Parts: sequence; structure tokens; C-alpha cells
Amino acid sequence: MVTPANAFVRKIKAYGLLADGDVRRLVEASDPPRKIAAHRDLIREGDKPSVLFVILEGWACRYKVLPDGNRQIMAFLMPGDFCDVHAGELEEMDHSIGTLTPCLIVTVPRRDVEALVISTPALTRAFWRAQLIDEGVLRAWIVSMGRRNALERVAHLMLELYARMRNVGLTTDHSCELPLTQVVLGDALGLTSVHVNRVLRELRQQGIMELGARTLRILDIIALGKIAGFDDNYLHRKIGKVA
Amino acid sequence: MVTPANAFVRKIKAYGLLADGDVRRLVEASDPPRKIAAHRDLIREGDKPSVLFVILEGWACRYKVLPDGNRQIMAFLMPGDFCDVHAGELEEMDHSIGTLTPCLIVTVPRRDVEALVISTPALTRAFWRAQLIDEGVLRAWIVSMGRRNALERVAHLMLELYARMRNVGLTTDHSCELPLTQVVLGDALGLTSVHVNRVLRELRQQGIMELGARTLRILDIIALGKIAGFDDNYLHRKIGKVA
DNA sequence: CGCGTTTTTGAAGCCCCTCAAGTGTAGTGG
DNA sequence: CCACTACACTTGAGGGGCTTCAAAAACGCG
Repeated sequence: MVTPANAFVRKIKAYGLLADGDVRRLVEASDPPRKIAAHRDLIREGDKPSVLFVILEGWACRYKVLPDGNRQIMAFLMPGDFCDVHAGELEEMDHSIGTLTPCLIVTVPRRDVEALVISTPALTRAFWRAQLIDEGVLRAWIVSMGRRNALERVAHLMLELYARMRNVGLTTDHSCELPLTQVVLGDALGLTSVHVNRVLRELRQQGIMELGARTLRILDIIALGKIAGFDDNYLHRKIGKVA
Repeated sequence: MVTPANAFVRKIKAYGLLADGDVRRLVEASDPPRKIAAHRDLIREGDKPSVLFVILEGWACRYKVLPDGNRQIMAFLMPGDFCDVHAGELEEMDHSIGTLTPCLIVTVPRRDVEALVISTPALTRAFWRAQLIDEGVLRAWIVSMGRRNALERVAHLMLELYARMRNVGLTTDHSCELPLTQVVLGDALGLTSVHVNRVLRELRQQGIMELGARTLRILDIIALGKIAGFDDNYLHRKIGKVA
């Protein structure tokens, strides 16, 4: 069974071969979990980052709104993800982070994070590793936006999200929760929601995957991977694999 | 005057309020500079990263080649840039890095980097900061690819590269060296070189900027910034500003 | 049940791609 | 000094993928 803190513990342990004590101290340093409604900003562009966020339940995203009102989502944050571990090095956020669904999150005061990181090198390495993987995901998005058409792009994103959910034990069979509207997907993929809809219909009619009722079901993962040209090596999941 | 190592020293100092001694020790740990021809890989997808690269002269890029032969460039590396400081945490590269022009580079053995980083916290912070800024650049690219048309995209990239060149003191007046072919620009922007050409003509005819003879000249930086919707806050250049 | 949100579908148009050909331009060797 | 080659740049014509605009259907939640 997956309890609230589980996804985070599972993820951070997979990243760094950490001793149980290291993780426990991090968990103990965190503030009590808080519920946040959907469509709220956890932090806004221009703010000075001051805490470490960990998402225990729900989905959030990094995004930026352009002058013309268009929104571009640059990353999805799912249960177990944490963000801005060392963003305190920078003066202000160059983007915002907002919830997409109701979320359960914990924050860790920056001072405590820094103390912990200094005292436990294994934790430093785990955070570094997570940071590098996040960067790999950003690069994969650039490849998608630059060189894949809408069908391939949707397929690739679905596989990324499915793989990440699997890595924190949140998939069953070939399906997982995926509470993203077609508007949100469009904002992430650089497409309109109208076209996302048409692509999803195509994938559904071909019996490859279904997205509905806030749930992703992959029916033919081979075909989906072939469409996307998906190779999960960029998620660097070599240790602590979850079946 | 800009000597080979200058751009790097200038950049690393701007990042971390470092003592001169810290920088000197890093420079002293580096191997002798090496010349690399154009169109050579410094490191390939699948390789285990083993050294820290610093580019003293010339341009390189992070890229990935898709199964259909298309190339997507995900980042440009210019004089002063370093890469993969802590990528040793990961098992293998998920992309390649190749030179675009002849380059002068130095490498620092990973062991020495790690020893230096451990002994000088200021250096750790400087590398963190550089890493976070690189991430911001990746996010800005995603915004461009997702929500800007070809004209805006070209304008934004030109301003990014100009700003970064300015930050290491490699601009004069409103121009700088920019030895990128239109094919390379297309590979970076997710466009064809044909369309890049048309966009550059448009910008030239409107008297906004000129790109030719491996040189970028910005004639109307206000107009260019307006087209691009450019805001350089994501480059986080708050200290050590170069005029 | 009623209302807002999300999904779905159609029609028309534009931005950028594809394909193709022609024009520089730099370097090389005779 | 001039062929010759390779590469980069330039321009045109036609086509397709995705957008825009619009409206209806389905869903979810009080």
C-alpha cells in the first residue's frame, strides 16, 4: 500500500543509496503536511525561493505565462517529486509552480535543508542526481517540441509520465492516474487542446492507449513506444527498480 | 583584452563571489589546453562521463540524433562554459556534446574536481548556481519551442546568445561573433534552415538585426526584444555585471 | 437537476515544411 | 590565376499539419 510519504521516500532512496537514518532525518525536518487546493501557485515568478517543496499527493507543474496570455508548462510534478532544493542560490524564480489538482505537500525550511545536506553527503549526492535527471527530462521535452509531430509528442509524454509513475510505485497493470485535462496537455506540448483531442482519438481508435476519467491506460506499449521513439535511459533509473 | 582562460575565469567568478585563490586552484588543476577540430564529439550518448570540460574558445552544443536522422540541439556552449561538473553521478550520457567550430578546451579530471569542490564550498555553490542557470535556459527554450512562432523564436535565441556573450565580455558595440550556420540554427530552433533563412531576411530587411560572416549585429535591440518577448531575468546575472 | 467545465467534431486558413534549383563564397590544387 | 569542389545561403512553388473559430455533446459536482 502506498501511504502519503511513501512515494517521496521511495524516490529519494532510489536516487542515492541512502541509509534509512538519512531519509528519516529529512522527513523529520519537514513541516506538517498541508492540503493545497487545485489551481493555486506554490511559488510565483519573481519570488525569492525560500523552502523545499515535496509533493506527497496530487499533481503540479512549472509554468510561465506569456504576455499574450498563452501558458507554457515546462515540467510536471507528481507524487514524490521535490523541487528547488538549492534554488536559494538564485535571487528570484524565473517561472511559477502551480497545482493542477488538490495536493498534499510538505515543505522543509531552507535552513534545515542546508544543514542536512552539509551533514550528510549522501543526501547531497541524491539531490544532485535528482537535479541532473530533471535536466534530462527538460532536454527530452526540447527534443519532442523540436522534432516530433503531435502524435509522437503525445505518445512520448504519456510514456514519460507512465514511467515516472511506475518508478514511485503508482501504476497497476498498464494504467495509472493521470489527472490532466486536454488543455493542460496542450499547454505542455505546445499544441492546442483541440489538436490534442484529435490525437488522443487517433490513439484510442488504433487501440494503443486510452486517456479518460483521469486515468491513463496503455493497451499496446510496444506500439506506443515505437510511435514516440521512446527510450527511458534519460530517466536514469538504474537502481531500486520497481516492477 | 580577452585571453583564452579569461572568459572562464570571468564567468566562474561572476557566479560565486569566489576568492582569487579558489579560481586559481581550479585553473591549476586543469589539464593543458587542447585544440579540437570542428564537428567532433567531446562525449557521446551512452558514454560514462569522466571529466569536466571547459570551453576556452569556440562553440559546441549538446545534441541528440533521432532515428530518422534529424538532429535536435538542446544547448549551445560558448567560451567560458563548462559542462557536466557532477554528471559522474549518472551512469551514462543521455545525449552527445559536439564541437561546432574548432575549439580550445581544457579538461579537469573528475577526481580533482570532486576534491576541489569538497575543499571549497564557494566553488560548490558556484557550480550549483551555474547548473540552475543552465536549467533556466532549457526552460526558456521549451517556452520558445512551444509558444513562439519562427520569427519570435529566432529573435529570442539571438538575444539569449548575445546576452551570454556579453556576460563573458565577448561583445563590442551591439555585435558579437556567432559562428552558427542556418542549418545549425534550424536544428536548435526546431525549424528548417530554409525557414530560418526567410526569417533572417525579414529581420534584416526591417533593419532589426543582421547575421552574416559569422557575426551577429543587432541594429535595433528594442524592436528585437519586443518581437522576442525577451526578459533576461532567467539568466540570473545579478553580480559582476559586464557593461 | 442545473450549471460550469471538459471533451468532441467540423470547416476554413495559415504557418512552416518539402522539394527543387540557383547563387554566392572559401578553400584546393593545377 | 583560374578551374574545381564543397558548403552555405537564397528564392520559389506547392502541400500538409496544426490553428482558429464555432458550436454541440458529455461529464462532474453542488
